[in-house]
Amino acid sequence: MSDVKSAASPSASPLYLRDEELKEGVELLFRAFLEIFGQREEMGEVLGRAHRRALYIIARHPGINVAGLLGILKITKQSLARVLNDLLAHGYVERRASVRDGRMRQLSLTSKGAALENALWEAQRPHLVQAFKEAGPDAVAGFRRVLSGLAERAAGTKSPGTA
Amino acid sequence: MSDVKSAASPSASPLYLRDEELKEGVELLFRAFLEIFGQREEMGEVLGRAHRRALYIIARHPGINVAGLLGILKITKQSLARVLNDLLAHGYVERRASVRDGRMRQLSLTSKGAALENALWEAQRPHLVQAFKEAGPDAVAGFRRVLSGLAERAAGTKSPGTA
DNA sequence: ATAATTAGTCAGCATGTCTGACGTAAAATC
DNA sequence: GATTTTACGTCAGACATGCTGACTAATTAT
Repeated sequence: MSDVKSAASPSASPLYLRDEELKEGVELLFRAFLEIFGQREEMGEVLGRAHRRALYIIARHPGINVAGLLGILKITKQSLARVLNDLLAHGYVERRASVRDGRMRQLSLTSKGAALENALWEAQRPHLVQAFKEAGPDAVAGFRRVLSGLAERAAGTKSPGTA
Repeated sequence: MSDVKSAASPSASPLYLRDEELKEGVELLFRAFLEIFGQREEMGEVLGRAHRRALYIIARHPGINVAGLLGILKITKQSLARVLNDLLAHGYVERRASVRDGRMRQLSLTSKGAALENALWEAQRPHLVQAFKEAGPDAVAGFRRVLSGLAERAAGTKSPGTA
């Protein structure tokens, strides 16, 4: 792991791996995140970011069960419960027992939920498209490569709650 | 998820701009963010993410005043106050009146604060370096281009209540 | 002297996260 | 059939982080 040492030494660290560049990358990641996820109540409803995120995941994985959802969201069961109950109460999400395994609850969007998800996505997409288009396909490919590397913390250094 | 309008048309949307790709990008951004910023108390102290972020900014902008810090962090004065007072109480940050303008408070890290900031960075850097190095300089350049585009949401695309 | 700027503070609220402890139902195992 | 494990639900309490509004205090600008 010590291929790169102090990041201040030019020989071991190409320009793009200097501390300054790395820190700028971190800053950029933070600010981009805020822009994309920091949106307050575009939903016109009482639903917040956590709800939106759950909605998203369910939309992309219809029939997902709670454990699967938890695995993706990486939050606790209790945290999810509140969010999920809100979504159920508002009629955005449907929950029914699996036929294969009666313990499992399969989650899917109602048509109302799908409409909401779509509306939210439509509101968000132009910004994404613009940024992606301006950067170009190659930049987007790089974006994905780097983020993938960052997201997959190799040795599972920690998951939420590991502290 | 049935009828999505524009992003499905091939002519107007190259592959990398399809909904699926865009949504994957969003997911990736979220997960990368969690890996980088979701760390709970690696600080061994009572300081959380907000503290860490302020520490970072002050480290990168020694002598910054409160207004400047607020401008970068984009939080309210009251939110910052809590964080800043914690950092001051723990002796990580120094605050002194400006000579030019006695109303301003210039913030900087104490040696203790600098040591902490450095330790935190050292702990984080290997992960960054690995991801960046594996992706390569071109990918990193793309990463930065895209994130910059995402971060700079041109102007008020949304004010609170953009339903 | 008065107004504007910069900072600090109090009080209260919303959201989202966490831990711990139980409860319930179904499946798997013995 | 009884026991254990799995998958989920829920109550209770806590912490961190953001927000608004309404002030005070010090300093500078007009």
